[in-house]
Amino acid sequence: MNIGTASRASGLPTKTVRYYADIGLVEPPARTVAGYRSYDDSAVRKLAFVRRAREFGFSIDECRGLLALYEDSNRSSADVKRIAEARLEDIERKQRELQCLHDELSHLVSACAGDSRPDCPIIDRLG
Amino acid sequence: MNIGTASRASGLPTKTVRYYADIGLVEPPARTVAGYRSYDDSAVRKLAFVRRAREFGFSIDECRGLLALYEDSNRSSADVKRIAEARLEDIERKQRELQCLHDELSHLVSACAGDSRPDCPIIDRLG
DNA sequence: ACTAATCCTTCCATCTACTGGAAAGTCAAG
DNA sequence: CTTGACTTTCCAGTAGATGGAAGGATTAGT
Repeated sequence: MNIGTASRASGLPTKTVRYYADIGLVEPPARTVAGYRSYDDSAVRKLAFVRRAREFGFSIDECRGLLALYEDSNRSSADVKRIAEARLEDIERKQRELQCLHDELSHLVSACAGDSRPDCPIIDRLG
Repeated sequence: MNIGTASRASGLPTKTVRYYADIGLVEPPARTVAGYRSYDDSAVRKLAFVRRAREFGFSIDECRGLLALYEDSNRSSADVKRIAEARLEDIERKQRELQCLHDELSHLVSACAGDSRPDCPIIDRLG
């Protein structure tokens, strides 16, 4: 299967599929005589796996680890859980940061008259 | 004042101060004969303003707009409020996304035994 | 006056995770 | 046999810095 077909089957843009091949994340199992990347079902499954992992916000490096575990039938679920927990902590940290930002910024926005006068608590807070 | 002093006074790394000068965000008002960037209090205030705006998550382009308003004593607070409200919507959108991710991922993590066996709902969900 | 330490300069490379585009080769259909 | 869709590689660019090298400037101490 050529890259376009693999792209549609995996839900990733061709550019991204090619990029993943370049960085050695998901390599096509073969090339045609003309040099076309040739994907099989297994490779497409890996691509889709990576797509979903990326949607969960896992980094490319984490995807590499998860993919290795996905491929390893002797994996221990503890290894997977560790990666997911680290990601969950990232998410929670980011959530706390955003909450702080949100609270402070929404406070400023509601305190700002939003009229034609120059007085502005938002600018005051930043300046 | 040299870049190192301006850096300490503004709370930004020298690399970043130089970078902001390069991209024309906050330019030093002068150069010494030796070519050293020379900052004054006003420039330092702008640097610190940008630092705080960046901490709020405003993009460099938004900072450019905010800085122009900061400098403009004839601004209308409505202009500032508009930028801040757009940023607030970004934050809220991001919060919703993160909440979805968090819910699903924490659900998977708690469903994963985390032992030496290969069975793993996290991998199952991605595969 | 000399020297070492610290500061400053520019330029180039690197990071993440792609994305866009150009020039050129390949393949299937009509 | 040509047209159009597909593919290839390579280069450049995105945001927002950050790291480092090579070399000039300045300052403190002797």
